Amino acid sequence: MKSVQEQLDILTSRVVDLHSREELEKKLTRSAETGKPLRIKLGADPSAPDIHLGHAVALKKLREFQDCGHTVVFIIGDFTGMIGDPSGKSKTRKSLSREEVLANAETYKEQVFKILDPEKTELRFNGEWFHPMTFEEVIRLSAKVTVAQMLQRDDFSKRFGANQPISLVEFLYPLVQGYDSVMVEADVELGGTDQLFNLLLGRELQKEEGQEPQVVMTMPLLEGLDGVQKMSKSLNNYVGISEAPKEMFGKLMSISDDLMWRYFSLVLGRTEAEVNTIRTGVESGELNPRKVKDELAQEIICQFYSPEEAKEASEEFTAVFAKGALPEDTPELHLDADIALLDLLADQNMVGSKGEGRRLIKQNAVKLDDAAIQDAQRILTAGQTGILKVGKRRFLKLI
RNA sequence: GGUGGGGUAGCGAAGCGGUCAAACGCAUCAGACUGUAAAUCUGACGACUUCGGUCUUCGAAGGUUCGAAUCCUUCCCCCACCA
Repeated sequence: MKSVQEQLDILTSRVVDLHSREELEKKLTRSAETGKPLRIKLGADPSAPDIHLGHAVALKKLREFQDCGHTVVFIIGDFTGMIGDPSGKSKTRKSLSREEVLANAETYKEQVFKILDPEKTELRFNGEWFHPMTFEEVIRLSAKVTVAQMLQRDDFSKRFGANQPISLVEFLYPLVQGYDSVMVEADVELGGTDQLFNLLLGRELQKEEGQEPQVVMTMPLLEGLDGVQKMSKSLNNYVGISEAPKEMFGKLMSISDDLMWRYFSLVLGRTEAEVNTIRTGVESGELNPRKVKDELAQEIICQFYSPEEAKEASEEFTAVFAKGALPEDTPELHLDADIALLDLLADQNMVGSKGEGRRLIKQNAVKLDDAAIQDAQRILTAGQTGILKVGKRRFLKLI
């Protein structure tokens, strides 16, 4: 068992907001005295079952809590997920059926327990307390917050100021989330920095209910592969934690050199000093940035897979992209009859349309055995063998 | 209920009778280059095509016109403001 001081040091590293250190210390001290673990809450929206490295930042922190002996309460927002998106504009947040929510919850578990310790995790669905709720209770809950309070939230006030729509349901979401904290009697709640307002509202509601307010901690938001916007599924700039090692490796290699440092710090939990050492090495030319990024990618993969698999991913990447070898899982096909190249490409989904195929041929992107094909009308004869390549990443082996 | 502003390709956003398959930005894809699926530069980016074109798109349906994303009518949807 770690001392309270040790716990504090570990648990507060990398956090952005902490409300408050004193309260956390008090809770940790009491927990140490009574032997009763703290309850650390994290909520998840069940509409996006792909957990990615951005989520992993907070999950890692939760794991640290578990390693200090505390209990994680992982809440799946099945209730909110079934209501769906407030504005109705976003297709990514359509309302989900009971079955979909349950299926997503399953995939959540699978992924989350790559990081969390299942023994120390309590999994809850918020439908448990929201489904039986009456409208009267909803109104009572809403009565606890004013519009002015809601408008304190940064994105609300910005949108309001810019005459942008804000749905009433959006106002309800923070309440829903805060009420979760009441129901599970959370001691600490974790979230991204964008969650600060919602987390703080949980404190208010707990106080109203006579509970000791939760400690609020926010973690930095990880930038996605584009290096600008936060990692999210809807922006398609994410690395999912259940993606194949090869995929992960490729995606991680595509981050910019500048972004690399963020990943060292947030995903691997490296200290600032450690990151600076590597960074200085690269800047002075002592370390090869490609190599450093390769190691970063491998190490991240190791968090979810074995070191051997990580190494394999790295080797294949080098082979395919640096030396032009074939990936291991290249699809194979035997031509039984003559076929127009364009038809083949379209049939095999190597191009989105024949028009695209024509364009790619024009751009010298289609190669048979490394020789660019110039003729868009090219007919491949039955039994033709060789490696058909479209761009750098699409392969077909003709056998 | 009233007033005003909108609905355009994956997204954002121009266009407001012909030269519009529709500017521009982002995203995406390709080529060159390289240290990589970084960066940079170049190009492409509705579908089909015998590369001459053909066809389907600008919320929906009708209409005016030689010609409509652009004008008219009706309808559907969204937003802000004032009540």
